[in-house]
Amino acid sequence: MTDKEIISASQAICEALSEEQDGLKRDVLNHVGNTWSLFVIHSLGVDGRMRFSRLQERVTGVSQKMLTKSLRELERDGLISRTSYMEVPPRVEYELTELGRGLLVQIIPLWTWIIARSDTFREARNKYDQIKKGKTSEGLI
Amino acid sequence: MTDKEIISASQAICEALSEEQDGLKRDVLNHVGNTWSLFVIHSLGVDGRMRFSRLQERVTGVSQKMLTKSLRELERDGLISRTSYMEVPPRVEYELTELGRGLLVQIIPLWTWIIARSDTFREARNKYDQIKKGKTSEGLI
DNA sequence: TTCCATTGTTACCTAAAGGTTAGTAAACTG
DNA sequence: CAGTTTACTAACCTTTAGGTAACAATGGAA
Repeated sequence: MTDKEIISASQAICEALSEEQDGLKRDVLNHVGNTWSLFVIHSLGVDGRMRFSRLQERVTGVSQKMLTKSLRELERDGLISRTSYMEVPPRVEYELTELGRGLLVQIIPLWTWIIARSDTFREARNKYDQIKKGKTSEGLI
Repeated sequence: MTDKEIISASQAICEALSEEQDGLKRDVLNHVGNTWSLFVIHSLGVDGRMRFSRLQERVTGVSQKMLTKSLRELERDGLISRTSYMEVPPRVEYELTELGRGLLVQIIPLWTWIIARSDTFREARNKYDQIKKGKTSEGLI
């Protein structure tokens, strides 16, 4: 299957989407693009079930508020599960669901593809930035 | 290769990333999660090279400002190319690069995976929302 | 009794995203 | 000469994202 065939097949699929499906797709893709969500999914995938405070240590730089928010969103979309134990002090454990593990497995090829091309990306950026820089300094003369 | 093996392999890769590579990866993933960028990549993939105004018609709902911004970012990362013809009125054409086409081809399996599971996602959401609703109305009594 | 540990929530504030509108350049048309 | 067309850029404003910090709940430990 060539690239062209893959792309035109995807077009057919996307055109047939209901508005609700399209929104759903966008939201899930949003998790993929969001640093915190992605970090949470990856951490839970690598280290398995974890409690809140441990996750906060692991996901460097996340605030309590944003971690809570990310966890709620991921839970709502069925990507992680939350288990609360009726203890004092409270203990809550988070874990990837089957669906969440599936998503992670889907994302990883994309990651590795990007990482494998990081030189290409870097070069493109350098080139672009240099041309832009040249233009602005010309503009000042 | 099992899911576990895939995940632990990805962990090894991600741990070895330099800070710059990690930032690059995050930026590219950001394009994947961004509605406008994604729309642009998809449109250019499906319909080929296009000029600005045509793209704006195609990407429903995008403002001129955001379309410009998205195009600049994608160009900077080497995913699309910009060709400006010295005519009046101006004509500028955008096209996916090889790299951009490659990214699109990588994203499509992720899309189809999500779309194929939209029922699962919907159910998860309904369940979550119902439980939450129950809790808040309890709280009001 | 007072403090601690843990997982939150809420209020408040700043920074960033993004929309709307107006302006620009420059040749062609009437 | 005024109007049109295209691809922007700049200014202004509103909405959202996200950070910080304070507070809540509670049984056990000191």
